[in-house]
Amino acid sequence: MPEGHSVHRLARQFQDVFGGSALRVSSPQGRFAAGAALLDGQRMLGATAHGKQLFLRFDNGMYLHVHLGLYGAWDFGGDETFRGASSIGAPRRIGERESGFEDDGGTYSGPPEPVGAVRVRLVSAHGWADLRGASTCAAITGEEARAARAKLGPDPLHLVPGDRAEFIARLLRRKTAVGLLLMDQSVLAGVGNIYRAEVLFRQGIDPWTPGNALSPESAGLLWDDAVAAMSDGVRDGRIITTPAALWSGGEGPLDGEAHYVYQRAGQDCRRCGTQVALTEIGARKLYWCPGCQN
DNA sequence: GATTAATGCTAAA
DNA sequence: TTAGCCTTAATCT
Repeated sequence: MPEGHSVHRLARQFQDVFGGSALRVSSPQGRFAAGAALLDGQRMLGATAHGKQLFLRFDNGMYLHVHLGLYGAWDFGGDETFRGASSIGAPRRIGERESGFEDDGGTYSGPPEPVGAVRVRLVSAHGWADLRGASTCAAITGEEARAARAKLGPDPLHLVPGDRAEFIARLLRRKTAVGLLLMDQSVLAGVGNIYRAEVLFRQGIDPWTPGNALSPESAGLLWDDAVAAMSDGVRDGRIITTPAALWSGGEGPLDGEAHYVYQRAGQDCRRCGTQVALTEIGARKLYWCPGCQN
């Protein structure tokens, strides 16, 4: 599942392959037929991510608003201008899928027959993108897009002056556990279950600490580390929070080496040897090291 | 072939 | 706080 870094990569990719192009918009699965009709034939002018939400802006002022949710994914294919466009989203993949670009030997002749439940298909003269499994997929107005973004907190992947202070303020005025607050998209947009666990570990913060018990300094460092970790994620196309010194692979971490605590319940903490703990809060699994985080 | 879990969120209870 | 949504890959029988 995509956390914010994946959606930012998607926005960049949409800009690269479709920016300025007129698109045929359809819904092979049928569930988005009415919305597709509102966008069909328009040029896609811009692609923006805010947290986990993706906004594609079209010529007529409408936006395609997509939230991948827990299982959504985009697949891309096309001619040489789509080379390097990887599929993004979908759970339990190690990073983004490498086979997204379907090389047909330089004779691209249109998109393939839709496979499975394709909610939206975008097609330009040079390639295509298929969306499936998204929890939100809607054609909305600019006003609605602004309203959707207004509900979100600051995004660590937007370098906006004041966002750091805004995050600190939003964190410190709540007595909810910081482990829950980091998943609250109105507090911090784009962090999901992996970054939640990993950034709290790296900062040595107990997930059960109430937001209003944190110091402004540690809240600021939490923001800074989210910026660092998620920027790495945008660069790598996968979430790696451990340093190279801990990897046995030459170019990157092997499976199971990319995280400090996420999905490592019962294993020894890489730093102090304490068994990594696991519980559920808010119907999501929370991993942490009771030795390092207190 | 059936079951389960998954980087998420909403709305109802 | 729980049920529901939505899809796929991995893990079972």
